[in-house]
Amino acid sequence: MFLLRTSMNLARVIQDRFRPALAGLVADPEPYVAMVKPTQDAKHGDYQANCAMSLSKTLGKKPRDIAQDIVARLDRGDLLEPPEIAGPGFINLRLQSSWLARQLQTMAADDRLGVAPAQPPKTFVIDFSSPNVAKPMHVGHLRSTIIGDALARLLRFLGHTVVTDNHLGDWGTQFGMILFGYKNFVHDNAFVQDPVRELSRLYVLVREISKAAEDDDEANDAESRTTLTAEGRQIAQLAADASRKETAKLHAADPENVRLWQLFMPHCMEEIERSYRRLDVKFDHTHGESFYNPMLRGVVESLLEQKVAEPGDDGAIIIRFTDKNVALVQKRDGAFTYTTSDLATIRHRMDAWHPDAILYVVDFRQALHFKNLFAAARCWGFDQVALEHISFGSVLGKDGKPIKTREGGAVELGALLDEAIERAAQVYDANVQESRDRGDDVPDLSDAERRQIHEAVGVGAVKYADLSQNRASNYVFDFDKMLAMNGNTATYMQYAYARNRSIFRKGNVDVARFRANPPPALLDTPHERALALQLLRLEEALARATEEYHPSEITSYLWDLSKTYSGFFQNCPVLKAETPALRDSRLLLCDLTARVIRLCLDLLGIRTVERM
RNA sequence: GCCCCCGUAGCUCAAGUGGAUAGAGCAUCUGCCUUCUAAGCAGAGGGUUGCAGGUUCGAGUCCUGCCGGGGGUACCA
Repeated sequence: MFLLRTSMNLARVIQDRFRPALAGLVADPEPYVAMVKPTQDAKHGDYQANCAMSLSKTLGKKPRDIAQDIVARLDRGDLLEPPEIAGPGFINLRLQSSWLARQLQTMAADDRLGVAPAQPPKTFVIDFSSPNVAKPMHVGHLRSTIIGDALARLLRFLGHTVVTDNHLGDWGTQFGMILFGYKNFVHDNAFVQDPVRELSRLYVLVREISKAAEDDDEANDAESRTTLTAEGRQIAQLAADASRKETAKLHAADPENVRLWQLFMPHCMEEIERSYRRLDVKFDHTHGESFYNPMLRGVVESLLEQKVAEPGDDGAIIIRFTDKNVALVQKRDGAFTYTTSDLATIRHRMDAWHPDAILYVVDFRQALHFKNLFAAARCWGFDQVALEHISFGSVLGKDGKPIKTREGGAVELGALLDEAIERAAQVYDANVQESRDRGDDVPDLSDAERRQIHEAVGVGAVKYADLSQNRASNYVFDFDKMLAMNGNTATYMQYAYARNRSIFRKGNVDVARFRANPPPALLDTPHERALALQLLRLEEALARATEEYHPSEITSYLWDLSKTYSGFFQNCPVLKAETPALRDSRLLLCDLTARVIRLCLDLLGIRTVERM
């Protein structure tokens, strides 16, 4: 039998009831249907419809009368209690508890927890992480990696086809700097010992020198211009020129530079893969800039042919958006730029995967680049695909400035994760001791299990702290805060999950029964009803997270859920419930809560543990 | 100079397409462990949403100007 899965997006279910009611009043009901939304305050009910006030002007009637009219036309069915009209014309809605109870059973029996697959499914390419291979990954790559991975998991769960593609910086100017540095300043021993660290040192060395020339050029006042001696400026200029030359030679397939590139790459990749393993991040494809190199000449020719690009000053080739807004696609020395390579990437992705959308999870500072890139791509003929810059703010230190080590360098990702896990271990072990002293029933765990908890908690804390932030704003990286372990943190969720699982262990209850053949849910207390409602809002929350690609919608849903669950946990004894039916109902609520927490954390790329 | 983003409680952040008394956590204060893990729960105080106008039944949200912070602005990516 073919069963059409009914949506458990509660807002949408209620909106579907309002649509016919509103259709009798206005030509286009959609904007007004959309005004049905969750209440901010539970005393106003579960949902509210705010359309009556807006309709007042167009219909020339008093809002409260319109509200009255809408309610009269509304087919409540077995879904809603009789609505109340309040204030200027709010329609307050309350779902029938019996309806919630039935939905809960359906949800429990579904391995997707009632979340309907997207219709129609789309194909997304997600471009995230994109480290420069020349140096160890650092804190700057964290947000892109974490946010991109979470979005990939979310979209995939919703039934979309997702292609993750790591656009490695393995071919640009920074590689020219390394080549120049390696050829002139490499410490052979250091390179043998730890190739990536040595390459990183060389990169930083050359960049610092070259940047000095640039900075000095841009300095306006005589005072800062004198920071470099004439000789110093000359050296800086030479280094910058030499690096550019090495880049151009690499691009022109110079045998020696290609050989060095092939020598460096495996080491770099291994280093990067290590970070991804620790973060539980995987990519379907890793097509770095080098992959696109052979295509770049053709891209520029095509751009010229189609009059997207034009010759600029000094033999460069440019795309002109406005008088002052110009992007370079080929430099005067013949080297191509990231705009060229990004355009080649778009063409390749369109050919290979035919996506409906390409998402770029990249730092907000590249907003102008992407605006230009997308405009150029549309002009070049790719006007059917949705190109979106999923931008995010900087990671700041506690002082509010971009995060740095004490020495002023970038914080390396590996060291950062080490510290997170070590701090997590300290906090966890201390708390276990405290609980023991207090007489709590804390499980005895093996060292291996404790190690797993430390990792789950430490890495989870880093990820959750990042994802729970609105991605658009900068965020302050603070170990103490993310590992404080109360409030809206990964640990709170992981702990809520573990405590929940311990109920089933303690009662020797097999969860399978609550999934294969769920018992009826009894929602007579406010705590039980509130928990049921919150559980059923899962699909709505995931939909919201998808709309604007905001993983923080998932964390704020989780936070609401776990607070509601805490209220329930505090007030509703489960194993010692008054009747077997009530015990079953509460076990059902517990199991569903655990499954939802686990699913949501999984969509965020955060592990759960069964005991902690 | 021009363009973009951001200013919300002492601190870090929420607030759905404009909705009801702007919410959380931390910190401060008051209660709660002979009942399923107190990394918890219940409660209190704390706000001219940077400033000044405007739009309307209603503005943290939209518009204008100003102040403050950040970023970008053709040969880095």
